Amino acid sequence: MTRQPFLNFDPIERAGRLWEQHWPDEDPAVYASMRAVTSIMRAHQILIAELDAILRPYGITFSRYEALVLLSYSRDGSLPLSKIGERLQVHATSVTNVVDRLEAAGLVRREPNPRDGRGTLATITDAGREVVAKATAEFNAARFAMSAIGLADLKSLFAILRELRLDAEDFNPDGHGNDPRRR
Amino acid sequence: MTRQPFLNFDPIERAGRLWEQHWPDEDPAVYASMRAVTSIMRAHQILIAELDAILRPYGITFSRYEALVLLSYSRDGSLPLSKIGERLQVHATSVTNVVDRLEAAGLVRREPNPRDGRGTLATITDAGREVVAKATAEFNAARFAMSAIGLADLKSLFAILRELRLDAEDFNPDGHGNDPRRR
DNA sequence: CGGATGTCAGTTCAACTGAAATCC
DNA sequence: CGGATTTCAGTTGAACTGACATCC
Repeated sequence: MTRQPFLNFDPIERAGRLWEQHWPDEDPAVYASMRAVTSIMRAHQILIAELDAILRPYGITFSRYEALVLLSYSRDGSLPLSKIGERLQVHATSVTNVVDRLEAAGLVRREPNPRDGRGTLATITDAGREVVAKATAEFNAARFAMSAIGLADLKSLFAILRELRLDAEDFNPDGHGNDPRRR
Repeated sequence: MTRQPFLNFDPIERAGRLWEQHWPDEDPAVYASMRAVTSIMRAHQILIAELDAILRPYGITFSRYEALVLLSYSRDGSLPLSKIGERLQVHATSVTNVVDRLEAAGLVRREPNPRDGRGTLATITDAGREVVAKATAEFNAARFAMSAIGLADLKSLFAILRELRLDAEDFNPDGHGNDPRRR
């Protein structure tokens, strides 16, 4: 296991300062971007480790949890696989894989889509709903491993990263996002 | 490759509102945490895709680039593998693997550590330094794929995520104390 | 000796590519 | 027909575990 080594300085701040020394005269935004990107990478690593640890007793990963939650929120507890990929922004083959695992665990069921002969619906089972309820209670209690961050900063985080997602064309906010019906 | 579908609403904001409906009466920080965590996950996915695309012509991934940069900054262009793992906060076996790949690409050389018979040094080669210089020039020009975010927000991002890293015991920002920390 | 260092074998998981079958 | 939906086979990469030899 080898307990995580313990640094007495911030490795990202140090890397940022070395960056400024080695590539001087860049726009200050370059150095700030470097620190921000590295921080996001590390934050992702920390969060995945903590969230997956919470989910481990339920036998699912965070990706599978996200899919389960999406289904539990849907009108009939079922969605076409294509819709799942669209909402979670993951590849079609990844959706197939996620649903495979959830189905093997008895948390979802595959059904042919009655409204589209090409399509398949994933439907959440009672066992799936139970896992979502229990895991979500733990996530809420743990504040999604973000308890170190205050409310205002959490909102800032969301707002700032929203710019990044907009820039990457994740979505187009034109019709003020409350209307689900397709474009 | 099936162009990314284009939503006319923000999928994370929608998930946040559904969360509030299905689990009402939680602390507002819970909902803000859920939005923030999901945003970090998505931001990570976007950034990895863009940064790896920049690095692809050089035949390395972002993890390998980080190791190369670390070596290029070190006094003699070489570090013990253990030091690399400590700084980049990655597992020892991951370091072995990263150095394996960099060595196979001729960007790094392995040498026995003259000051520790157990240890191995990774030393960056001239080819490695060249790759770092070229890739870094592109990263700086692209502002690490963060050009959508302004300077003040980049600094906020770093500061806020620093709290998260501190909470996860990544490092102790003050002096030489090795105290066990809160939590 | 105990502990640190690095490697090896093997696993799990996410994400992708290319090809294909099916159906609108 | 072209295009959408899903699956399958296979690859890569990150991260981990457990075991091990070596050396301080």
